[in-house]
Amino acid sequence: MKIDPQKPADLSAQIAQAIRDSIVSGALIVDERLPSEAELADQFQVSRPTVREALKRLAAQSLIRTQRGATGGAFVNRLNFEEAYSQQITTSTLLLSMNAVSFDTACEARYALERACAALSAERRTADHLATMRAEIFRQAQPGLTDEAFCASDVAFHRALVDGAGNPVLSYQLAGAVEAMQPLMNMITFTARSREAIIALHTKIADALEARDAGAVDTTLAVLELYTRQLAMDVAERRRKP
Amino acid sequence: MKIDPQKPADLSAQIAQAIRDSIVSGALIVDERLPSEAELADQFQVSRPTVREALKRLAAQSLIRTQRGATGGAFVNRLNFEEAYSQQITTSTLLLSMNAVSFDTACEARYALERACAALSAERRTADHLATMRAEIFRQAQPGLTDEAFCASDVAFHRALVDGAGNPVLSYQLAGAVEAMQPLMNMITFTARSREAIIALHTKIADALEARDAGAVDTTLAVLELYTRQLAMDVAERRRKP
DNA sequence: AGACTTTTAAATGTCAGACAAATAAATTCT
DNA sequence: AGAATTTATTTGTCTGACATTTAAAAGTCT
Repeated sequence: MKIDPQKPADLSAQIAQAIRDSIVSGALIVDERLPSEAELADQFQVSRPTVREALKRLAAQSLIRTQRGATGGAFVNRLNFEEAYSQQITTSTLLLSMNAVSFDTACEARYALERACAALSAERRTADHLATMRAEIFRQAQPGLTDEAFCASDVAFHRALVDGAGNPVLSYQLAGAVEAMQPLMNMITFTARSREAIIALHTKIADALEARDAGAVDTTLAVLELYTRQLAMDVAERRRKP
Repeated sequence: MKIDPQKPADLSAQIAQAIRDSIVSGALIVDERLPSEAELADQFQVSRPTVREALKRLAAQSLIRTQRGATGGAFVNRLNFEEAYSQQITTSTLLLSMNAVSFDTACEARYALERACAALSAERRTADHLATMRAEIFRQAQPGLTDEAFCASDVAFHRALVDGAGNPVLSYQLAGAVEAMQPLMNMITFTARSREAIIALHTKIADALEARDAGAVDTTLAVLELYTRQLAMDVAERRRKP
């Protein structure tokens, strides 16, 4: 692990990259303890604050964790799905909001990905997944539910569908896509009639999953996608000429 | 923006979270300049090194960028797809390697997601995408290609397929899934015969895309998935009892 | 001897102050 | 007016110090 003090990049960034490379390449393994900050400072020929800035960069990516005390130090962190989820959601959310991705584009992506799970979910969903979906449908039917709460329940419903596929990698990849959509979804105002239509489609999806009818799930998801995009278009239309 | 010095968490982590929240909530907008490090230190009642550690955490997530000089400082960064790609790939790669996700699970997820793009890609792929795919197929047929290079070309081929869908959100979400698979794929040794079979399937996919035949693309991807998983299973088998 | 308490050492967390380097604006000189 | 110089601001880095946490070692009492 070497750094070049002449490079334009910050020393702390270079050090972070060097350590990151060691982790990704496997030279540093999970739960292995890094040298102490003082030792790292010696190795890289920089001061301790510079080393610390580098370590904080890695900590921000959940690549390391630190412990204080006698046997403390920085340890290579076993990245778990939970941490990866939340990071991906933050990134995806900002990516969508900052780049002004159209609702239509995001919606298309989301349903394309979700339909990818349909067949697997129809095959493998457990009673638990079904129960969660029914519960969310029930919640969505409650009168007086805010649009935000309705959207949140919508996300939970679709999350259960995805989890039903029983593939953690799929769940991980889709968590970002589905949850990052929520802020965009929240811009839609759901009338009583549109909620009714969505709930009906959700019910149809749950029924199809219960019957393990992959084709019906896919078809209904397609209808739901079309309906959602139409809804968003109407809202946009109404906003343009009120 | 407030922090609680009594909390168990590091001050720099709290400060980073406070600023992160401001960015995600929209209180700080893109390209807006944050107060100088000295001002932030004053505001949060901490020292400058502590503020700097917080800023480095945010920089590691590409949420801010810094400039030196008179009009320099930390600015809210417009997260672009490029940066988001590379971060997601790092995270996904580590997630797969550290949690010992089985090749089968990862493979299933990858092809499920890829098939989600098939229909859109058949409809929208440009001549450019097709050209890229043909070029990669040509490369894959070169004799003397290392397994690593073959896999890299495989990734590039599938990347072109995904990009063909013309949906940046889809491309972004799938970049992680596809590229993170590469280290796992590299563990497979491709015989001349298996390469030939894969190339034949790639050609069939390119042909189907050229003919805008979504059904054929989907079917062939399914075959390719099965073949790949079988290949991996054979390798695992051979390794168990050599 | 064994269990409890105290001490110690090592590590991270935080602070203060200083200087270097980069950069744009203000000033000065031609 | 235009070019060169100075100046002020800001981040990047260093030094040295102290606080806090933690586990192990040492000591003490029963």
